[in-house]
Amino acid sequence: MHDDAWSPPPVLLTVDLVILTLREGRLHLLLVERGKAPFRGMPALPGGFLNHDGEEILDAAHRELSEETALTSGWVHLEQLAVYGESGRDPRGRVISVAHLAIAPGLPDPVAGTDATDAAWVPAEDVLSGELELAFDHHRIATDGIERARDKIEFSSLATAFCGEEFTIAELQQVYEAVWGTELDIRNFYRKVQATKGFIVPVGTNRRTTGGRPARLYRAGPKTVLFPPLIRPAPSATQGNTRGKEE
Amino acid sequence: MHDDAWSPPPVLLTVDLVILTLREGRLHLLLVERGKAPFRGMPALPGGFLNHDGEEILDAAHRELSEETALTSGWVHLEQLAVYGESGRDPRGRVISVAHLAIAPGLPDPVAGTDATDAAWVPAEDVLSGELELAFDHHRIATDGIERARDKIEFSSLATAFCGEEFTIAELQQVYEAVWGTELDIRNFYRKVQATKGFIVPVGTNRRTTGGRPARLYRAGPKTVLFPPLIRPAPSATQGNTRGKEE
DNA sequence: GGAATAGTGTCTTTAAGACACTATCAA
DNA sequence: TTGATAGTGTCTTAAAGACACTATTCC
Repeated sequence: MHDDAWSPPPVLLTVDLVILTLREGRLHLLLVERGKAPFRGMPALPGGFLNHDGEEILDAAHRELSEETALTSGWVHLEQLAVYGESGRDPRGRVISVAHLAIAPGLPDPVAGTDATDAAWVPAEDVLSGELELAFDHHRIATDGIERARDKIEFSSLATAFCGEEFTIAELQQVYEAVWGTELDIRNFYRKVQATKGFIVPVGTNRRTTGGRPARLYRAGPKTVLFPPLIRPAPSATQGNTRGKEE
Repeated sequence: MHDDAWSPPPVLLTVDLVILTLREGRLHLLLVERGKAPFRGMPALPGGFLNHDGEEILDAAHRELSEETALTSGWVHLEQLAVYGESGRDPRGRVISVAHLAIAPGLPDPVAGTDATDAAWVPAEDVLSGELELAFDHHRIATDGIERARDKIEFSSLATAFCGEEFTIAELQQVYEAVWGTELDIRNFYRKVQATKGFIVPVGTNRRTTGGRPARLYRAGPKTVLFPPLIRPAPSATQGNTRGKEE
């Protein structure tokens, strides 16, 4: 099929990050302003090339994450999202991006990183709506990352990654509401999360009193797969049972 | 951070395929015997390097798929699975594999492809059990692919990809039973798939009579997301509610 | 006592799980 | 009529959805 002189074409690998957090009860996404060509001056996902030939992809993702957020990686969830490798996606040549999804509790304001002249938290809605144009195919990547988070908190304990080490049930509910963009019934939510043994465990103490009854504190329990799941409500705009996309 | 002379380290990209099908009511996986070093003579997933610099990753996956299965790609489901890029995974250097999951209806016996001296359908169980040793990190990739299929047929109409264009409900049930490795109650299964409007649609005609009552034929409907989902039964070996992995 | 926030209880409805019989065809 | 396969109906149980009140704290 190939003659003997054939050798596989080399490509360049980047790691890009969809970093999600909650700020003021809304889902936010970390974007940087690109400091170099291509797309100089345009908002983009944090990320960059592998540092050296032996660097592991996941290590590179952690490195980029701490460069942008000055975050001790301890409390951050980080997982691979997907690969984006269309040949036209980067004008510098064949650049393959391994996108990652990171989820962290409310974070300090970001610090400018290596390739970024500026970094900022942006409401996810601004990206989803297309209002904010992103460099490369980062709009698509960000959308996929948010969608992954929306799906995953249904069946896993991932939502707790948006909270600090200790949190109240009301805070956890806010996570679901912000990520899904829906409102949930408080009473049903309490019933659900408490019925799922091992999802959250009470810590014993109560939260600082902000004027009302103090809230019980919980932390993430050992269970990472939720069964039965917390089902995401169908978007209420349309009628009846709207689950089930058409092809 | 880097001096001006720094440039990103190039890597090589391969595409590997977890190709699943049903044969004699059991889940099978296509493996090739490696014809070259490294791991010469050892079973491996079908796959190979990008052909040329401009080749799209998904196109490369389709190309490898048809090289190994002589399959018109029309009736095959093909999706990206994950990236495997640990620095030690390939002795030839830094080789990143973009793994794909392919699902196809009962296929003709495979033809030997470019890099393969031999290709064969192997029961998935032989791979999962670790009985069969695979080249590179292909055991891990195959396991992840099978797990993806097991998860995905719960919430999507993916199971129909294992069937031909027209199939009976009993055949669809066999898909679920083979992929999950469980038995399902016929009556509840009929109720579920028929209650989920748009999952399967009757074709009108009946299947060739093999001696009993002819079965109604169906084809895949327009709905790709199943709600409510077909829940995978908990493995019966252990007690009670065994859903929910511990960390 | 009033304002503020936390936490719960019940009824209805939907769907899962368990279980056994009837229907249609060919020989 | 028998053998073979296809197809269904009912009761019980689990969990989702809707809905409004009680509890604890601070002032």
